[in-house]
Amino acid sequence: MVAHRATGVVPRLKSAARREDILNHASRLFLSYGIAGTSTRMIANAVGISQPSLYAHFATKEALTNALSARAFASLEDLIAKIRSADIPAATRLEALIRGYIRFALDQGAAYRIAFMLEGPMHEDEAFNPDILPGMQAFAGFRDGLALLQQEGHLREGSTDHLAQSLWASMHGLCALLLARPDFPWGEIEAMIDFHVEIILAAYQNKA
Amino acid sequence: MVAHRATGVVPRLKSAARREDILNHASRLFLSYGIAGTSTRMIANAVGISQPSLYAHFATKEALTNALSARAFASLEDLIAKIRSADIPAATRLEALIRGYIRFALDQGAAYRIAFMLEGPMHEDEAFNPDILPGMQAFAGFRDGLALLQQEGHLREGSTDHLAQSLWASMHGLCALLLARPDFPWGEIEAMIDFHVEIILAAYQNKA
DNA sequence: ACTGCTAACCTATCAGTGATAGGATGACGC
DNA sequence: GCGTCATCCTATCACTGATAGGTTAGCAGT
Repeated sequence: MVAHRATGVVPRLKSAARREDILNHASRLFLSYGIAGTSTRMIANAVGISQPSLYAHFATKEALTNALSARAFASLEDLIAKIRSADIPAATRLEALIRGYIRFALDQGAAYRIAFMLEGPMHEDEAFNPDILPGMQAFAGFRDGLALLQQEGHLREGSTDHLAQSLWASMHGLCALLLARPDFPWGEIEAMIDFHVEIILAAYQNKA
Repeated sequence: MVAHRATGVVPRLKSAARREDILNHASRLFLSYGIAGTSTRMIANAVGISQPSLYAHFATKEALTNALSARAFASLEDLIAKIRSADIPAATRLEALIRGYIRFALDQGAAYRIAFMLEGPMHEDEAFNPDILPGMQAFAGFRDGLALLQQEGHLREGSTDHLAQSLWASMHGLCALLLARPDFPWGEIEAMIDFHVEIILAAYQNKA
């Protein structure tokens, strides 16, 4: 591999721009080869810088993956906020939230894996990991959206926290399986998604 | 590290026994340090053999993890079969299946991760991966159990395949999140599990 | 226009990883 | 006793993530 820098082909960039550059290339590579299957050298080559230069922007490879997931979850948070404030009947807002979440997870597969499907800490008494904060903020937005729906009578009664966690789990289960086992004989995937959405809609929506 | 073999501390074993030995140690290490955090040298040291000797039993590290998951899923299949043929009222058999599955997943965390939470193939058109066969057999047993319940009128109507996949997803979602994010503020986990089980029971059980 | 300073970037190298090549050794059948 | 073969070893490979330390581009102050 030629040293691009020496030829001046890849210009020096301000730190922030280079960081975005790295994230964009890493995201694309992760999607193609998986996270474990993408080495820091592959990323650096794609960007056109040396492998150690990555470490000026990210302390570890894990920090890079976390940054990617943070970026994705910021957009999930946006999505949820947008649906919450969208001009759609309250009665169909729950379905919009569910379908939006699933679509997001499947579209942002690589980032979604990072945030929710990687090996986490091994012991639950471990110190809280601040890297999952973006995901938690998105969850908080989701929870608040549910709380409002509950007030309006479009969500079944009960602990909002429990409802949010349970509904999140139901949505996540489908996304996680589809992402982790694309080779499973799912049949028609869109039909499968519709079926699942209908069932959990009926389970969590208020039968009004 | 001393070469145990030279001192005769670790006796030679028949291939099958050694293989089980390796699986047992690997399972314990995976549980403590995660899969990526457990090197083949750590496993070999724990067993008391050299690292290359592992490759007499497993072609790759992935083959070892697959064997572990196969072993775990054989026991899940047993569990499901046992619940199906158990002397419990048909009306509560669905709940037994659900609770059995969740308990299994959380107990066999390491193996469960391997089978359902690792990075799978990157493109869904990829060749079918035979290593997930054990999981699929367990799923088939689960599906057949549901079919019977459906005949007996204890499961809601609809495509049994869709129902099985959807219910599996709902259960998996909870297990996957609990395993992947033990540092999330779940609150009282047992209460959370009970809540989720009640909701999905209501969603999939026939309201008879 | 020169000079320093600093951020951006490099080469060289590290220990550790999964995996392979090829040789030593112990047990068992004849 | 002797061959044979499974079991197990040492030595080594290419590659990984990460670090140390030097080089260079470009901008600020005089």
